[in-house]
Amino acid sequence: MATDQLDRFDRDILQIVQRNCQRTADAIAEEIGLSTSAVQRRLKRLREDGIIKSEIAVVDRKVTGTPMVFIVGMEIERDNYDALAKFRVWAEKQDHIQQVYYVTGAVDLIAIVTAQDVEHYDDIAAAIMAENPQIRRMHTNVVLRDVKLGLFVPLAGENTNGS
Amino acid sequence: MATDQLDRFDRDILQIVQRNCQRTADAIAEEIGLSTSAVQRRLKRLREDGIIKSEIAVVDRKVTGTPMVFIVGMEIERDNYDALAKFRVWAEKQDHIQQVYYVTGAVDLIAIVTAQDVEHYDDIAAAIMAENPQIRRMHTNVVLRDVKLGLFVPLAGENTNGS
DNA sequence: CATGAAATTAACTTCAC
DNA sequence: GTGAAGTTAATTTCATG
Repeated sequence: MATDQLDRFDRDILQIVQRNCQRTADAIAEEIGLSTSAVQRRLKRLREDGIIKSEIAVVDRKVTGTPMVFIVGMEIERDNYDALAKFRVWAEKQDHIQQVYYVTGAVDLIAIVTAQDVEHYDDIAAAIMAENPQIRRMHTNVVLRDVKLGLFVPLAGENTNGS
Repeated sequence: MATDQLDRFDRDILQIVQRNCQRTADAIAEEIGLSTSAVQRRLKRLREDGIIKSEIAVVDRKVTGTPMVFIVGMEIERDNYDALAKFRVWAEKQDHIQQVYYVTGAVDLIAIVTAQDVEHYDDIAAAIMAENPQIRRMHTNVVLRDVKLGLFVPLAGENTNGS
């Protein structure tokens, strides 16, 4: 509720915590010209309203034993009406499936998948096919390098570029 | 610097903060069976060593005025040796470019781009081409729905599936 | 109805063991 | 690594515009 009445301060706060959600309310308050308690109240509301969906640590893949990433295009059976819903429920539980987008174009789904090595990816791909018969074909790109990583969303009307 | 000697406790901590980095050290300590101060010391080291690269708020795109997402495949001039480095530097400053991966396959780069609407995306795509002559062609998929979003990385050897 | 100062509560940091 | 003491930050309360 009250989701689309973000004022200048809310937008400023979102810009800051999208880059670093460990900034203290005190530091944010000083930066945007508001009191500490006002910032805390707004942060609480932004969380409760789901505008801030989650606050997460971004971990360096290189040290996790799961260094590889694959970007996978998938074609699904269009006549299977709830294929997408089924896949969503299943994918949500698979920690190796990091992101999934339903798209227009040559493929229907694009997934970002992490794996320990190519053999491990082969196992994951086989599991995806086995668990989701509505998926007809998969087309895999191997990620050689992360050029940019993040989930930052600009706020329309703000100067969003990094300080 | 001690990047690949993560013990069981470090891995447990990373699993938790990847899902919620606002959990208190106290709560984490109780969950994994360690003292509060030990958890805080480990968290500090994980941050300093860059194993935790950042801690970020994930914001709901629907309320930001930038609701659309596009997944863009790009072909680059292979004989332009530092095309990738140039693009990286440029893309890092563009808030609408959320993620970029250098990949094998039919395209060389895959980017995830946010935009206010299709006209706005057209402007962004034109800017990408204009600013990066090393990009020869772009192939765009429009995201109709986020099926799964995140940057979670499983830790090999852990039972990583959500509690 | 939102703000900001003061007071309370809780978290984090430091240190001796 | 642990637990207590000291420090800092987050939260709640409340008077104010």
